[in-house]
Amino acid sequence: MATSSQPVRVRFAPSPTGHLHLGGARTALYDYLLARQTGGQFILRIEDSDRRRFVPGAEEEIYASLRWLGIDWDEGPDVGGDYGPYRQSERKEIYQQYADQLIESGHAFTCFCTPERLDLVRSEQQRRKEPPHYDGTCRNLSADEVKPRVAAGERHVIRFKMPQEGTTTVTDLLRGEITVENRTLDDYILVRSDGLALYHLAAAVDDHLMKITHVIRGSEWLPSLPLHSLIHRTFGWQEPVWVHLSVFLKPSGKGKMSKRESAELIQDGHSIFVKDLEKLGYLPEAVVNWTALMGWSYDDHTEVFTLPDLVEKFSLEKLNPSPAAINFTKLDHFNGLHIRALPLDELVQRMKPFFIEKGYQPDDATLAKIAPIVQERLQGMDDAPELAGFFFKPDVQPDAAELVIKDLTSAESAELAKKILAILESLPDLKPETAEPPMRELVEQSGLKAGQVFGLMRIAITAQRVSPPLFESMEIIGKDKVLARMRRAVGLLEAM
RNA sequence: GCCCCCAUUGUCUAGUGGCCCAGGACGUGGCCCUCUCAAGGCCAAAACAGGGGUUCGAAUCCCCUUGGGGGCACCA
Repeated sequence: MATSSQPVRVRFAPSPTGHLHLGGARTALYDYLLARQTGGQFILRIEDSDRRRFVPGAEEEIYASLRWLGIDWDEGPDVGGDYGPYRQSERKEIYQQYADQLIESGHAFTCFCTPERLDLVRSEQQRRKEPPHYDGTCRNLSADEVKPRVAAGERHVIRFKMPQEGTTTVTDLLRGEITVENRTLDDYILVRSDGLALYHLAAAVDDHLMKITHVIRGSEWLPSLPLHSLIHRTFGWQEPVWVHLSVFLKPSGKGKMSKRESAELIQDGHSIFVKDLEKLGYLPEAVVNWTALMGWSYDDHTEVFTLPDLVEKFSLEKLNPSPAAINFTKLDHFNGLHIRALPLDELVQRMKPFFIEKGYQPDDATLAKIAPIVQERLQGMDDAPELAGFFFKPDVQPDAAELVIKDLTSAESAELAKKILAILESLPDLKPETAEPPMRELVEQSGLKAGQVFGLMRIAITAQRVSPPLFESMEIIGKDKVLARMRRAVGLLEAM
């Protein structure tokens, strides 16, 4: 594994403009895995050079989402590091210095064109069905022309002087060599009129200064890769290894996730935002396992991985460049798998907030008894209150009609309930091994089916059609409450 | 419109010229187990986008077509 044997320095560079989504989470995960695997460093860099798009709290939410997934970083705005500052808004002077250097070497130029004029140029080009691009008005202004205008405070930007002939070939680890005609490239703006560098320059400078060895990012950056590569080359810097990950498509496989579809997903109990996933009942272990496998595989049959497994087994070579449709059904499957793999005491602690959220007051002792009988029945942690909330209710309110058992009249059901009650009353305790044999005997004698007898008990005792196993549940609830609930059922049936 | 990327069952994928009349997983259908629901076990249906090459031989290499995706901002 040539690409992962040397310690890497990788960075995840989100802009604080919104929630961390699944695509970002996967990129961060791969960064983290590679850093941990090679004994390198994972750097978090906040790309907030556009102040207008800044969303208060977004940065903190990104931290929280990453930590929830189990991803930590070695350098970043919050933890510091030797290559800071780690927020681009705090690095303005650094970028300016490199921009000046490009101007001096003739690889960039000062441009005084107004946005209004450029809009006009662009729409004119589009009308002629030409690709929109800068028309080169300021490209060859001499230093003598530029200096006085800048000194006079005229608004200007700095543009990269793109070669107008020849081709540029860049290597992406997953796709090999990518060659583009330079004439299809533009004189991109490097520094805005407010003096702040745009992403293209800022990222290149930061990646160089921070000694980034591998740039792992979404494939939406592929079209600007030649520019980024050219910036590195122009400065004479060694390029990082470029790795452009496939994009995530919406579940139908048709197009990227839109805002409207994200809202619909939430209705369905799904979300592409990491911050929503915990409340929706997902385990971070499941989310990590699932996202790791979207665009990466280990072999032809292994697919259950913990984070440490992934640190050991991840490899860039097994990355898949084709777009992947998000499949939440598979996330549900992984969630069930990881819930079942949880140690019981861990399951207890993770279930607790979900009961509290629904207004229950769960105690650890009861939770510990419930854990083993609900574990294999949970698809999401949020299913716990619905399945096992009755354990924390002082009383339950079964619907009388529900107590009437299939193929029996209400009178016959009442009769059966009385027999059940009598047997339960006669028992010394309600351990499954104590209670189940006499109830099975009752089934035999009555000529009814086990489902009929146990079904009546289930409704009477839990007020649910679906519950954890009956006898285990009865023992946890306790004999007094069980008897009280059976008596009430008898009363309800007799009153019908 | 222009540029770039991608292309194996509904979905995620294995597959780097013969081991493939294509393997695993989710989902779907059926059966078994069963006090409900799950979990578990077994079985089944389901794919190499199309067309040209190259080769003794192609899912694998090349070309074209088609389809899908991304990008064309003083956003990242």
